[in-house]
Amino acid sequence: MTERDVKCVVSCETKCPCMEYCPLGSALKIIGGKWKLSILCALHQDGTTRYNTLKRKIAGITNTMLVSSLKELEEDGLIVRRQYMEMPVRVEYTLTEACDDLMPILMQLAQWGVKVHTKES
Amino acid sequence: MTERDVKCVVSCETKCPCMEYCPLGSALKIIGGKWKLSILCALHQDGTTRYNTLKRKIAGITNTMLVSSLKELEEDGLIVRRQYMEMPVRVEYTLTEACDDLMPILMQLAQWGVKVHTKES
DNA sequence: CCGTATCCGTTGCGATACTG
DNA sequence: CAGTATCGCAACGGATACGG
Repeated sequence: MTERDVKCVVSCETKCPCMEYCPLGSALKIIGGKWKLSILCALHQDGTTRYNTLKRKIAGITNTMLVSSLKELEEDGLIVRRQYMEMPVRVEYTLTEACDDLMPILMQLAQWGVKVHTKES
Repeated sequence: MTERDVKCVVSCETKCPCMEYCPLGSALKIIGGKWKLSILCALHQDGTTRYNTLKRKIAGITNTMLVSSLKELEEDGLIVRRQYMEMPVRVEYTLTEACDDLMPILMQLAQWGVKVHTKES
């Protein structure tokens, strides 16, 4: 058995996710980074939200980071961007269905986080 | 309502996790980083494992990263380190009970990762 | 066998200023 | 209003060599 034949019970049935394509790893990358959770969180709470509203709500975020995070989330299919041709321009962001499945999992993970946190302290 | 009064339905009921202590965020930090999943994955598959075995199994990892990752995982209560005073020294690592709760959640997340990945391509 | 120590490149993120 | 552009730093991770 070579190193690449390692099986991983966590996320794959055939190969270790850590060595080839890993759905778990890529899932974590998608929601990783400093601001992704904050954005998903805000959109999940308020529903469709405008750019500037989002920016005011997420304390401390810069334009650079907000834009790049939104862009990545859109590319990964977690949010949709809708632009209305008004004057001035209005842009709104909304969670997609992919997030309907994601949120319950994140809640479980959050509960696990609480549990681990209280045990170690 | 100030920025800090934001409520987050994802992980807290009182305050937004992204602005104060966030169990979800810290959970992601614990399993984040380049090698954490690989280590958890290997230990979950094989059970108690020695340092060098782990190193051979996780292709590409350096001593520096393996040691620091193991140390962090131990500090966070996800693994235990046991050292046997033999000659030469034997050190073994094992998952803790905290991982029993974590693994099923990671599997769900992995399945979500598969779903998202297939949809966007 | 099981790590440390040191150095160094890359990436992530922040700050600030500016634009269609 | 909703972004871009540019610069700079600090953290993360890799490479190599050495130590108990």
